[in-house]
Amino acid sequence: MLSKKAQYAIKAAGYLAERYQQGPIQIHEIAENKKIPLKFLENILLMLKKEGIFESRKGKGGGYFLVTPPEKIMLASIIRIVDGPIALIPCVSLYFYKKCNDCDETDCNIKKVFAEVRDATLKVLENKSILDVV
Amino acid sequence: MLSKKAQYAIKAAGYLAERYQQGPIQIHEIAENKKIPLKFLENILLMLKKEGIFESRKGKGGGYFLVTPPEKIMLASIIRIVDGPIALIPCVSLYFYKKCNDCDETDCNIKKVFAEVRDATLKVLENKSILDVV
DNA sequence: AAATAGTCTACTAAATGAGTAGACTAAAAA
DNA sequence: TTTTTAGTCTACTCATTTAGTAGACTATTT
Repeated sequence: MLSKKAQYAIKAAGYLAERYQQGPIQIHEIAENKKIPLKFLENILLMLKKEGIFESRKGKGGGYFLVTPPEKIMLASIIRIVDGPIALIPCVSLYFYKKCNDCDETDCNIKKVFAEVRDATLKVLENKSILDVV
Repeated sequence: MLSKKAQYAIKAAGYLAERYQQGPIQIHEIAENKKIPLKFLENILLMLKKEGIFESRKGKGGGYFLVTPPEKIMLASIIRIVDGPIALIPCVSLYFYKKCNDCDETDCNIKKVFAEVRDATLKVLENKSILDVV
C-alpha cells in the first residue's frame, strides 16, 4: 500500500500538472482543492522540491510550479521519493537494494518471482506521468 | 513492501511444498531451516491454517503439512492472508476495497492507473505457486 | 500418566505513519 | 526600510503497525 503521503504527493503533482506554465500555485490552494492537510502538504512538497521534481518561489506571487514538462515526471519517481522502494522485497529493489541475510541470491526463486513483480509494476509506473492522473 | 511475516510465510510454504506428501513437518524444523523465530512462525502458520492453506496434526508425529497440491497454492493468497491488500490504494483493491473520500470514482485517473498496476502485479502473483519459490 | 507438538491469549518494544506547532527566511510591495 | 506574504525548517505528538515473546492450554500418542 502507498502511504497517505504518496497519495497526496500524486494528487498535488496532478494539480500542478494541470496548471503547467501558469505561474506559481500556492500551497494552500492545492491543499484546499485536493483536500490535503496544509502543514502536511508543506512537508511533502518540500521533499519533492529537494529532489528536483518541483520548483518554488517565496513571497508575494510565490508558490509551487513545474519546470519540467509534466509528461516527463513519472509516478515511479514520486513514489520513490516519498515512500521509498517500489519492489516488494529489498533484495530486488533497484534504488533501495539491501541484500537478504541467509539467502543465496544467485539462485533464489523467491528473488526471481519478486523481480518479475517489480518489473510488471515498473512497466506501468515508469510509463505513467503526472499528466496521466489529472 | 511485504512484511517480514509475509516473507516468512512464503518461505515456510516453500518448505512444506518441497516435502509435500511426506507427512507432517514440525514447526521447529521449518524455523531452523528457514531461520525464522520459532514463536513468530507459530503465529504465522496458525493464521494460514485457519484460512485453509495448511493442515496440522498435534502430538507425537505431528506438525504441519499441505493437503492441497502445492502448485495450486498461489503466492497472492498467502500475501493476502498475512499482509492484506496487494493493490497499492484501497479503492482498487479486489479483496479489501475501501472507497476513497472526496474522489469521484467513476472517472478517476488515479484509480485507473493503480488498477493497471494491480492487474500487472496479480498477473504474476496469481500465477506463481509456492512450488515456484522452493 | 507422561511426553510430544500444536493452539491460543496476551503482552512488549521499536518503528512507522499521519499529522501539528511554531519559529525562520526570502521576496516583494508599501 | 518596514510589513506582508509565502515558502522553509526543526522538532514535536499521538496512534497504529510491526516484529516479536511468554506462558498457559489442548489434543495425540506411547
